[in-house]
Amino acid sequence: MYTLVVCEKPAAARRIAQALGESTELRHGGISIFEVKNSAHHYKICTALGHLYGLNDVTKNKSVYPVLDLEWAPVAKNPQVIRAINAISELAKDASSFVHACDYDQEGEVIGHSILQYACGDKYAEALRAKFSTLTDEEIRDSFTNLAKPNWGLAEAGRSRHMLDFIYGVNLSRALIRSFKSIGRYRNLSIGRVQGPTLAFAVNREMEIRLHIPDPYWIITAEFDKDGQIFSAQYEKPKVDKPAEAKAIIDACVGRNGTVNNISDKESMLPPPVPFNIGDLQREAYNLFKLSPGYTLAIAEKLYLQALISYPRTSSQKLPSSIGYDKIISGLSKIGKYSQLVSMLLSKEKLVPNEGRMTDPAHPAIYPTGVVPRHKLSGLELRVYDLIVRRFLAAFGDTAVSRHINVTIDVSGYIFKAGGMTLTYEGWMVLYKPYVRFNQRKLPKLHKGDLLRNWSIEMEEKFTQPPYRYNQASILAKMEQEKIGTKATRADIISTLFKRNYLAACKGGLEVTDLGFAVIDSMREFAPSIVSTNMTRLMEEQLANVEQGSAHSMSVIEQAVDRLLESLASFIEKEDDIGAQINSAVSADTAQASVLGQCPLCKKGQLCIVRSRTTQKRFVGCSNYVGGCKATAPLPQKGSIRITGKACLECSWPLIGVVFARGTKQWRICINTHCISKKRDTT
DNA sequence: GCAAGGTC
Repeated sequence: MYTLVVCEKPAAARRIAQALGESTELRHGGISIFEVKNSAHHYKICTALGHLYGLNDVTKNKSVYPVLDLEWAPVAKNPQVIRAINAISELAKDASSFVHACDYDQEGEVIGHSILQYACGDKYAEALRAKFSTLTDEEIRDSFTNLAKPNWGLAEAGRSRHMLDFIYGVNLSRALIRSFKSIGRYRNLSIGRVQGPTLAFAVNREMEIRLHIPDPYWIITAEFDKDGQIFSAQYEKPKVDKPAEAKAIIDACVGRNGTVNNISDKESMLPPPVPFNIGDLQREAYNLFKLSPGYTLAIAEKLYLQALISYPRTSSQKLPSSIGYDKIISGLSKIGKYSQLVSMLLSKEKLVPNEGRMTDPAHPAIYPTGVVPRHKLSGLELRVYDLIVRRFLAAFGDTAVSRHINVTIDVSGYIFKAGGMTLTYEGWMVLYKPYVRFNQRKLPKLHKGDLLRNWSIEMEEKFTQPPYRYNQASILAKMEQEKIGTKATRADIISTLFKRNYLAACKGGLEVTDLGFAVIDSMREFAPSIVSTNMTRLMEEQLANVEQGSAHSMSVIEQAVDRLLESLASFIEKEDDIGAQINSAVSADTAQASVLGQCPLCKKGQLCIVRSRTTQKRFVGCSNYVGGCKATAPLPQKGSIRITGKACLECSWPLIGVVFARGTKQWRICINTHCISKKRDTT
């Protein structure tokens, strides 16, 4: 007889097995399990792959609406999941006791609960709970000597979360799709508790940008000469509202020398960066390499599967010493380009990382394992790996020191300011070198009372700028800040919004399409809670009550259903209008997305990407076709076409970009088959 | 065909 231990993922099962004693890995029904057998205990340790069970629509009929009858069922489309469930069911038959050892958070509680209830046969009540906050030997052993009762409230809260998200998300998505269908068209549309507010953030920003009225202001810059060194200073008021005021200052100062009035000279400490959690890594990779958060996660996962880095889907910014700094660092020293950096670290007396505040129930921050890559990493993999290694090393570096000098200069009673910023001690920056952003600004040596020759003084008209567009990194940061979505799903949600064509990439970040606006508009009118973060707040509050036992899951869900049905009733009433509105938005978007540029033949129409009705193939045609223009051009049928907005230098027909796979290079071609550039290629 | 949440 043995104790069956249920874990959330293979990596955790392995760690737990190692912590509990000498373990052997066995194959059972096509999946790996671990056995630990000694005089005190006999454990069989099995693992899930995240959720093995999820919610299903009982009717399984996608045209039923609204759908309110849900059931928990195996995640059937994944054959690995089915194998895992079968193996666990087998092992449960001969088990004398059960330990729930999934991550100690809400989703982990649900994962273990479903397995114990559905795969093991109602064993949740009798199972004991291992509670650990990181997968270190010590914590795992501790949690097994102090096993707790299962937390029904937490499991119930988690299960309710699944229900609420499904009921709201699926029904409102079906409502959108139906309204579009009601005017005879089809398109995949969706909305949900996280998609809604995320899209709304972008819509609000877009509105701020469009409604921004630029206000003029003037800046006054003077240049001073100190022993042949010229430096610039700004008038103390950074924005002067009136041109007359600026003019008066210039008139009073022009040709007048300045006197150094005041000097402050301060040192400031720049602590090392904290180690990466997934959000920090995604942001940094976007800012440095312009990688989308989803792509960065995919690369990190690949590196993790090659054992080069630790588990990437973590929110922790901490590096406990139990990960074994020495082993990692000596491993990295075997990789040529890091050996010198590592020896710098090893000369330190003690290795102590700078850590951030955020923690994670199951994992430390992302760190390199020190394993030397066996295969050559691809370009982007190498960049992300290098970033993670250097960030890890930098976290152990010394605090850097910078020196800030601020001077004020008096010119006939008007005050100008100049600042210098230099690095006096590089510290950790050496370790993080290509990725450090520190702009030095030097001033000549100045003393109080120094007389400075006024070299020039100018005023320049500027305009207040609209707020920045969100980009993929900053909208992810906004989601983190507003606490919607999770570390594992935020990147997915953003890419869903792109896939639905609600968001589009544009210069300077991302923009909301007409379709995105139409969806938010109709939701704001009929189901405002789905596009506001209040829904998450209310849900969290109610689920906390469920967890503590002061509210029933059933009544929370019933209330939500009532609110939903109220929204849907008015939605259905206006179905045709909403459909028409979405339709016009979709047409506007596609029309815009397919224009390549002015037609070089008739010079009246626009060359557009169109699809042949008969062959369904895409090609380029002139919008002035009806007016008699016969300009056409073939297009490659595979790959995605990018509009460059540029014209061929040889023939002035539009240039297009073709991308065959994500992350591959864009192939730039002139669409004109008779272009001279092609003739040259063949001769 | 729809959500959000795990993980590979």
